[in-house]
Amino acid sequence: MVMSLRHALLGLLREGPASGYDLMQVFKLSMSNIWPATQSQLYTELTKLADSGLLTVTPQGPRGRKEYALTDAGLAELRRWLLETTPEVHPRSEVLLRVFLLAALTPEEAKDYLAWLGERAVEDITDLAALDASIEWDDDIPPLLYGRLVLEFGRRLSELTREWTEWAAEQIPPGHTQPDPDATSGDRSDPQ
Amino acid sequence: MVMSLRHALLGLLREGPASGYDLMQVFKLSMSNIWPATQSQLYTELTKLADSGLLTVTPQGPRGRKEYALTDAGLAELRRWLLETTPEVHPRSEVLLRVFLLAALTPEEAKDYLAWLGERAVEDITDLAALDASIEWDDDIPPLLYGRLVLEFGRRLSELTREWTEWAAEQIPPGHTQPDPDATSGDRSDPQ
DNA sequence: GGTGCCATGTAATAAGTTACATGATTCG
DNA sequence: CGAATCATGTAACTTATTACATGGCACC
Repeated sequence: MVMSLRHALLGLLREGPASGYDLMQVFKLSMSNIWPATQSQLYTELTKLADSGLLTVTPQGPRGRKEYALTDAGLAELRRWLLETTPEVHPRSEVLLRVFLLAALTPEEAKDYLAWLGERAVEDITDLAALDASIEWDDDIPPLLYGRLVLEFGRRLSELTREWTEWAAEQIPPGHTQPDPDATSGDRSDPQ
Repeated sequence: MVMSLRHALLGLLREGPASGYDLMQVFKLSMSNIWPATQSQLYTELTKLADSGLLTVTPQGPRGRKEYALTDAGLAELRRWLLETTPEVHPRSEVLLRVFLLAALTPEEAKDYLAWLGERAVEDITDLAALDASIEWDDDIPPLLYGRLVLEFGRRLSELTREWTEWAAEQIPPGHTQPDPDATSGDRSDPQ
């Protein structure tokens, strides 16, 4: 089953009514790493959700603001999704796909990629620690408890990644079959 | 940058010409966990790739079979993608999204979910060990070397997941705020 | 001759991204 | 009055999934 954005929104609205804008902030701050969503997608989905009776709309706040609130049907759908459907356990990993295809590069270029990945993991560890420190955890508030569990997973995953990149780089011998040299070269400074 | 299927195909064809059917087997066997693709998507993409000159087609084998081969332009594009574009480091994780939303369930139901996840991780560990044993690793053949690195990442990730689910389940106190009981209940036996 | 695998394709739909487009309110 | 932020929406395009549709060849 796909279409999890719908259920993410239902879940967030369990904590109280909110506007599309409010929800977008939550997506930017706390969900961006596990379930990114664009503003466009979010507003579209909220409209659909309201149309199908899983949310109600409280129209016309200050500047066109609309507040959405969870209905009983919405909560039931959230629970149904959590209890009766199976998540996709192996998400696509572009990072690992690239490792798989690293044979198209020279060993040095491949090691550069792994080193870059390791650096990203270190940054993630720092970022997560900062996020951790910025939150007043209170396990008696269920959403916070589960948020803490997710964050800890992220921390462990980043540690794993850092360690793995170091190990992996050591596995690459210093000069395997040259990959049909082609002048394309560059540093990974996000040129999209 | 998205559209990695294109580059996955270019990468696989670096090892020699193959048909859509051949490539599909590879996707089923060795790529399904990191970059699943449907047969439909694959054939469509191969056609586009050939149209844009990144592959050549050798038409009409035995039963309508077409063999695709990498061109210089195709290899250059693969290298450009690997060297000059940045991968998406944080893929969507439906599994973690659900943990985030577990507050909508009872503590017992939440623990069930974590237990189920842990079991899946154990299965993954077994499956990966079997896959590992079934392959004749030879680090002198670059694609195999990198395949081994990816597999080891998977192994470590599954271990991490198993340990984390155990830890996480312990963090859940035995009776937090009841989640507006609604008769929906069920076991996660994949009812889609 | 029939089962199973080899082999390719298209159509409809869903989900996600990028870009565009607009306007209100608050605060300095 | 201008900048920042609040606030919502639509259109075009890309990517991925599901389902349908078809036929050849090999082997028993």
